[in-house]
Amino acid sequence: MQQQNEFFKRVYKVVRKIPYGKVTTYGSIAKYLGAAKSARMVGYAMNSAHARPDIPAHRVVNRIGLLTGKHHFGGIKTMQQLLEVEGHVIIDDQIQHFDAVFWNPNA
DNA sequence: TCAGTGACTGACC
DNA sequence: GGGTCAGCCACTG
Repeated sequence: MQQQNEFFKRVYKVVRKIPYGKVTTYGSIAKYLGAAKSARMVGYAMNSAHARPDIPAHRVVNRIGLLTGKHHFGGIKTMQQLLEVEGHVIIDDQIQHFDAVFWNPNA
């Protein structure tokens, strides 16, 4: 608990940069931070990040736009609702037109 | 201290 | 073209 490594902080920093209405992936964030093979750690960082209101963790999904971490939002529908408010279409826990709303942190 | 686990991903068969 | 496997690393019991 409360390890708050530099890695975690950098993850938070990137997530906060995600524009409204856009989403990105764990792998992209990991790659941006120079740890492309540590995507799981990005997910773990999100596990701590979801408790922070200033971090839009719901905008981070896996590489195919699947809401794999929705259960960590306190409610299965919470993550989906947050995304729908931003204009996304979620069908079967997957973001539609994912490639159109994908935001690349490396760009 | 050690082994198991996880919001993932890419490579291999 | 799909299923499986290994690597990544912090946290937990």
